[in-house]
Amino acid sequence: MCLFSKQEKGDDDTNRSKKGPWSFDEDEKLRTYVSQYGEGSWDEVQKKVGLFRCGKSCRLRWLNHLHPSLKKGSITEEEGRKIVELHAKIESKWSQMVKELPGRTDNEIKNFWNIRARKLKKANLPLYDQIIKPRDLSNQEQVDISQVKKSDIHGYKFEQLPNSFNVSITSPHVSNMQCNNVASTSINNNNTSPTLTNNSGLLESMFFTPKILEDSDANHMHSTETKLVDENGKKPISLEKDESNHEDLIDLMFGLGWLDNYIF
DNA sequence: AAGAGTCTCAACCGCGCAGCA
DNA sequence: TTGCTGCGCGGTTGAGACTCT
Repeated sequence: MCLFSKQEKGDDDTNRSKKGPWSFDEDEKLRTYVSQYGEGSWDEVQKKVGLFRCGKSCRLRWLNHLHPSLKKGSITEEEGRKIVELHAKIESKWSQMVKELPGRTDNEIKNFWNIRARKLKKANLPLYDQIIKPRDLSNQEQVDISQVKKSDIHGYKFEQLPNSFNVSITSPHVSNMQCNNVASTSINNNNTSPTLTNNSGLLESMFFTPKILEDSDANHMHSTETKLVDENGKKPISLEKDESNHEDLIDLMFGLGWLDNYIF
């Protein structure tokens, strides 16, 4: 156990198993132990190299921080995707997930998932989002919606297009993803042919599921505010449109070729 | 500028299992 | 069979960093 033993209780700190953050010297002692005696027998560390940490703590420190095969840096997009897939299959079997994610620890995976789950819960979003991968928008300077074939839009009916329809994707910060630019688009239908323009931008990939978080007052221009959030729930993707189903937006974007695919 | 609130992640805790005497 | 020890797993905590107001 990692608790102070009864006979140690009341002794000065040097006789106890220390707790809290590890110092550089402690890390060095643990490295020395492993290089000389190998991994395992963690309770021997205190005797062999004079490191006043319990065996459990030593094992954890070695496996989670000092092991040479560990990857540095935060979870990548690909790894995040893998974790979501694995969680959908095996739930919180972190140690099994480690086998699929070499260089990552169960603790890292668990933290990633817990943070993600908390954000999604806060945003009232499902744990297993659609993963939507937009295409490179950089070459699409302007699109006239009226020129888009109806059949391309997967059931979207043009006559349902709201009078005012704005989509703005602002600073879609998604950690560990290559979002080099900001994609910003707007769709307007001011009793003329609806046009769609987008600023130059490249949004490589992102996770989001549209979710209506708040309905504004019905008298307030009959509008419903729908907030989209990135996978981290950090940067909202704002959407203001009439009360038509938000899924229309996804259909529309898909039909316009902005989205490559949906992955479930 | 500063205090409050939120987020992140390293570390801890309790439990269960396997091996052994 | 029982008790002990070492180890591994998954859940939780809390200090420090960061962001917001």
